[in-house]
Amino acid sequence: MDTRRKIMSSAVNLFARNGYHSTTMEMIAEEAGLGKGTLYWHFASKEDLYRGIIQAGLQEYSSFVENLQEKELTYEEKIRAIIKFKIRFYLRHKPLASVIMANLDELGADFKKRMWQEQRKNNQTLADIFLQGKEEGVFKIEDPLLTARAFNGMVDSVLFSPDLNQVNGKVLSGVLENLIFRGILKT
Amino acid sequence: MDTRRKIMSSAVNLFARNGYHSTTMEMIAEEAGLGKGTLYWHFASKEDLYRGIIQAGLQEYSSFVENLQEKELTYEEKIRAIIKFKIRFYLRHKPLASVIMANLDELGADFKKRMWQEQRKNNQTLADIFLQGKEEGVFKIEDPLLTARAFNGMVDSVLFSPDLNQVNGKVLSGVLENLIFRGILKT
DNA sequence: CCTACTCGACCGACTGTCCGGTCTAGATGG
DNA sequence: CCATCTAGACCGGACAGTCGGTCGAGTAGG
Repeated sequence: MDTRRKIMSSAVNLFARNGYHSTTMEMIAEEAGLGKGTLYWHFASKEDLYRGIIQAGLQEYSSFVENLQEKELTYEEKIRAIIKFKIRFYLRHKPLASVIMANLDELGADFKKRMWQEQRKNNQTLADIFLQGKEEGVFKIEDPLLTARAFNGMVDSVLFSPDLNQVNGKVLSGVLENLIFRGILKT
Repeated sequence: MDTRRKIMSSAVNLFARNGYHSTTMEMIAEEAGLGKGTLYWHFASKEDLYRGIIQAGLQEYSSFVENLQEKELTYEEKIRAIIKFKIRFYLRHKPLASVIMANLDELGADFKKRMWQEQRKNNQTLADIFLQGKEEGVFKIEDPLLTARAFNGMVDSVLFSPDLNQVNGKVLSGVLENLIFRGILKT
C-alpha cells in the first residue's frame, strides 16, 4: 500500500531527527497527514513500525553484499564496491542510515538481540570475502570476523561524523580504501 | 560525597543495561539503596545525572591522550598506547563504556551538540598525532581528522561486538595494530 | 451491504519532578 | 551534662503531563 510507505517515510525522518522515544505516534501521523488510529491499522505497534524500517534498510545492504559474492570480481574490487555502496547508501538515504546506526540502545533486550543477529549475518558474509581473499593469498588477515567488524565500524563512523558533510564522495572512498588496504604506516 | 558516587555507579549499570529512557529514577534510587528524592538533592535532573556520568568517562580518555602528547614516544608507539588504553578502559569500565558509546541519540539536540564538541576535541588531539607523524615521514595519511575518526570507529566497533567477549586483550590489540598500520593487502 | 480503510477522542499507565516533612550529628549555651 | 537548635542529607507520596494503544463511528468503493 501507498499509505504504508508514507507512514514509514514520515517515521524515518522523525526517528532520525529525534530518536525513538522522543518521536510520538501522533507526530508521525501528523507528518504523514493521517490519523493516529490509521497507523495502528497498518502496524501493530510503534516498535513494529520501527523494526520494519530498520529491517528494510538492513535487507538492502545485505542483499547487495550477497549479490556481490556471485559477481566475477577480484577480492579487492569487492571491498572497493562495498565502500562505494555504503557511501552511496548513506548519501541517498541519510535519515534511514542514521536510524539504523542508532538502533542499538533505544529498545528492549529482545529487540536488540534480534538486531545483533541480523548484523552478525552481515558481518559474516563480509568476513567470508576476507577469508577467501586470505586463502587465495590476496589479503593478510588474522581474524576475518574481527576484521569485518573493524571495517564496518571504520566506514560507518566516518560517514556519520556530523561535520564532514561537505566532503566529496570520491575523496572519501579513496581515503577509506587506502586505510583499509594499506594502513597508515609509510615504509 | 560517597552517596553521590553510589548514585552514579548505580545509574551507570542501569543505563548500560536498559538505555536512558527505560531507566527510571526510581530504579536508580532503589539500586543505590536511597530514596527517589535524594537523587534530586545530588543532581538537578535525570539528564544532569546522565551528563555527569558521560563527562567523567570522556575526561578520563581525553586526559590520557593529552598526557601522551608530552611523553617521549615514537608516533607509532603512541598509537599503540592508545589502542591498549582503549581496550583496558573497556575491560575495566564496561558499563560506562557502553553508556558513552550509546549516548548519541537518546537526548535532545542541545545535549547532542555538546557531546559532539567534546568528541571533536578528542578527535582533534588524535589527529594532531597523525599529522605530526605524517610531517616527520612516519605515516602516509591523506586527511588526519578523517583518519582519526576512522581509527576510533574501528577500535570502538570491535570492542563493542557483543559476542567477542572472550577474545584475549593481547590478541585484540595485535589485530588492531596490524590493521591500522599495515592494512589488509598482502603485497 | 460488506470489506477495507480512516479517524480522533479517550483511556490507563507511567514517570520526572516537586515538596512537605523526618532524621541525625554536631553546635550552642547554660 | 543536658536541653535546644541548626542544617545538611534523606525520604516517598502526590501531582501533572505525556504517550502508546483502543474503540466505536464513520466513509468509500465495488
